[in-house]
Amino acid sequence: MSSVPLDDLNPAQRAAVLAGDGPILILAGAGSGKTRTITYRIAHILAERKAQPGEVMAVTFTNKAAAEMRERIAVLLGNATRFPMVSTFHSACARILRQEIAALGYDPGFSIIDEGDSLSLLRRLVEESALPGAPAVELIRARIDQAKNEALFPEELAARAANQNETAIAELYRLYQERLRAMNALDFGDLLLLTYRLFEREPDALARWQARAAHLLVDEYQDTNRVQYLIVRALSARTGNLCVVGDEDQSIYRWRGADIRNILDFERDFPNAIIFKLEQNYRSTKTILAAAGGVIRNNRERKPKALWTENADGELVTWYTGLTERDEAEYVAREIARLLASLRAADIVVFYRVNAQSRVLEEALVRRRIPYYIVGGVRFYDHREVRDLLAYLKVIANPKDALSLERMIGAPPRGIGDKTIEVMAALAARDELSLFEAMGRLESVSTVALRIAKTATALASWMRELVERAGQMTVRAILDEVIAHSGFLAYLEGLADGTTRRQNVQEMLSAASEFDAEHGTGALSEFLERIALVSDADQLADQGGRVALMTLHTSKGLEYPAVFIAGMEEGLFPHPRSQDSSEEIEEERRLCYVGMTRARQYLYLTNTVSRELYGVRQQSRPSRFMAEIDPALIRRIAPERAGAAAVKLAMPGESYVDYTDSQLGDGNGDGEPDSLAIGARVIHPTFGPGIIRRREGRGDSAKAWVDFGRAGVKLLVIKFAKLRPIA
DNA sequence: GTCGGGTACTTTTTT
DNA sequence: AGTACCCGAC
Repeated sequence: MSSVPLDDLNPAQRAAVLAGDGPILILAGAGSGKTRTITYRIAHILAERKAQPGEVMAVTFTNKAAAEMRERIAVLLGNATRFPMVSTFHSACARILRQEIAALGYDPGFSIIDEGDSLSLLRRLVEESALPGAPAVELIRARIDQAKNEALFPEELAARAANQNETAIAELYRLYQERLRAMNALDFGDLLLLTYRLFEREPDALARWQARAAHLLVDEYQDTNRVQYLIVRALSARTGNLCVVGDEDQSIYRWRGADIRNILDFERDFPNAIIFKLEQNYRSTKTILAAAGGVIRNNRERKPKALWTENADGELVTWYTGLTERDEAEYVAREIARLLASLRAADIVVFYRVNAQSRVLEEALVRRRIPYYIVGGVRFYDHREVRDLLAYLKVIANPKDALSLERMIGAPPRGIGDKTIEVMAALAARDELSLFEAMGRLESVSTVALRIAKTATALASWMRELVERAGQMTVRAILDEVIAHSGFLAYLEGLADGTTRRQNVQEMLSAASEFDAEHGTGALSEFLERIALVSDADQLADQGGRVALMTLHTSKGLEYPAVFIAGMEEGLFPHPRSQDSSEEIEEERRLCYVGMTRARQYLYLTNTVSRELYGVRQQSRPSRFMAEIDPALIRRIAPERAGAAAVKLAMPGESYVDYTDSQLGDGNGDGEPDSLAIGARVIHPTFGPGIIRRREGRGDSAKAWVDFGRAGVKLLVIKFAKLRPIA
């Protein structure tokens, strides 16, 4: 086995790779080669035969990052036959639990339920229990999730409850866990919480996995939460070989339970820890780094550090102010079109704070015929027809999964509705059966119409038989049979957008075939697990030749030659719901820092004077983060005559660059101005027919207020709005 | 009782 | 785009 090429590393990286046993903290600034370091360290440990592949475990933040790391290790090690376990926290826990969960009273075929299922389950429990003082279901779910992230079980939460409200939440948490167990189902939080409980209660199981994690490496350590910390601590307790990598400036998941103190207090938690600092940035220009540094410097909860680069100064950071979000989007699209002369579309990315911002940006890109794709947002596996099919698979993998069973029964509709399911549930409760078993015995209940009971019996026996055969079948074969036997295609015909839905079903069949090629037969649970645990960032498949759009949260770990961050406004970024405490503001600031440091060469920050979000139009001021950037690093572009509103935005030391025709490029403002007088009727590609109510400005910045009736009154820049006059 | 069609609402970020 | 909820048709 060849040794690892250490010449590829700088002195700090090399020291971290070569460091011996014991706890290690690698503080790795943005773009400092953190993944490279962790990968080389793993390869080095294996190449020097300090450990077998089966004794090394690495945890990353996304499946994609895990796959990349595995690939890079494979390259470094050449043709090794065995590789270490590299996966996300959730996948690692799922894997551990598939093997060990019997000790906790679940079956290894457990389902993993998503947030939607979790909410509907809770909704039902709230209804059934009729507890006084129960708050909104979403809040309850959030609190339960929070408890799980903090490694608190229902009893512990109940013990801490200080009022009726909290008592109700703790009680619902207990009922929720009870119901999940009856369904042999785990939610995301359970994957972590139950792994922790397993390690706490089962010394043998813990010892088995400690051996697998004789060398444990954790990436993005700044975003671990309490229960993850406890799992890491338990796993590494035997050997003490724990290497964590992170950057507290990039911690952006506080709201999900991430505890920045895990990284800030590492030295205290692991006393003999050796600390390495990676401070040389290889990614960005000096200008971008300085701009981002100006922002993050304002955080108090951080360790001082000096990130530097040998890269060129590069271009100034562009700050564009649009009149409206549409104007902003037009600018972004126009500028992307310009960049495409020298960059590939895949080199360009647009970030935003909330998913709702994506639509306007998409529309602008479509108008410019710029290929793009959205990372995250609505997931493929969230489409109704896909979820329907998945419900069948989930019942086959885990017949106790009552939620999936109910969904499956109704897709396609077979005459078994809510009332019949209630009867089934009552029968199940009385005779201590699963809902699935009760379905097969409906004919014994006199209140159910015989025709319906027979349908249920037939469905139950078909499914029961499929459950038995599934162990010898590929996922594709199971899906094929489900589709053929259930009348699913006919059902799809009846749904709106039949074509897209059929395509989605087709895509799912392809995904199944692809999976089968790797796994053979009897791997249904694994297939479902993979689907349940795909992250938004994982879907960032190499969509070569397209501009990427995503939230700032999804941007973590990525880098692009050109980065746009849209919506740099107070009231949006920092988000209004994250302004209550300095901790929240600091997290928003870190999010800004993460976004800015994704950029290699070009960084664009944009805001608007007026933005419509969730149906409300509001005046908006630039984000406070803009004022934290040294104005000398900024090239400012603001609208020519946006009136007093834009002038008020001016901050000391800003150099304004006005709109000129050359900067505007060949924006094809069609529509004769005269035909757009007040009172004129127009048609808009998105909003449909409307009437011009008011006009303002001249030339390129001319705007119109257009009343679109039900869609409301929109403020449009005539040059960019595709308004067509109609008679 | 079932089911489809209508409406309103979603939404901060996500494994 | 999905879902919750309401109403009317069968």
